[in-house]
Amino acid sequence: MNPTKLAGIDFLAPAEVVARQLIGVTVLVDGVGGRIVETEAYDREDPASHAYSGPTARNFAMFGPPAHAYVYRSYGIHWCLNFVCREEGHGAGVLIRAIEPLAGLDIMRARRDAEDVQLLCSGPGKLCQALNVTRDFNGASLAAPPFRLEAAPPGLEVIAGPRIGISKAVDVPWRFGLHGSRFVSRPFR
DNA sequence: GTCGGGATAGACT
DNA sequence: GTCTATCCCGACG
Repeated sequence: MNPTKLAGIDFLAPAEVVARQLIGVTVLVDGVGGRIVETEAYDREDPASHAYSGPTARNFAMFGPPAHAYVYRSYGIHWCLNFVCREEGHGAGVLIRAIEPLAGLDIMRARRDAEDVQLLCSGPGKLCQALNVTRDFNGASLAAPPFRLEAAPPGLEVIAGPRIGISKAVDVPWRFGLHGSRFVSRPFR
């Protein structure tokens, strides 16, 4: 079994479509996690994307099957979690940037060494630390344990803006967030 | 083999 | 707002 549809989302769709639809989806890793409130889309023909110059040892998971994880090291310190989309071999993904913590709060507090719920998962590196996501998850299916995805409730208001921390294609509005959420990494404007 | 830069976070002025 | 720790890998050669 290798489903491309999870939590009501078709992961064969373009990254910017999947990124928008992921807002409000609940993601759990070993039962710990919460509701996605911020994402960014990265496509193959996108100078800001790791996939831009083709498959490499680092990004090969991005060219693997959709609805799988792509995990990479950032700045030598943090891990970042992406969901692969489009057909296998295309090389597109969605960076999960922030989560509203809902399940396993005490576990996340211990892993993050932080009390404030707003500081647990409000950034791509933070949420990986809180959910214990590391290189071990690179290429893993999102349809199988320890991952679990639950569909978003209907009618959420999603807002878009430019992506964060990149030096190319800085004006492409492929950052998406849940309107009014206090759990995003940085406010939208 | 070497070099340079990065989809960050946290501490600090 | 600025500074920077610190690791992996991609681009060269």
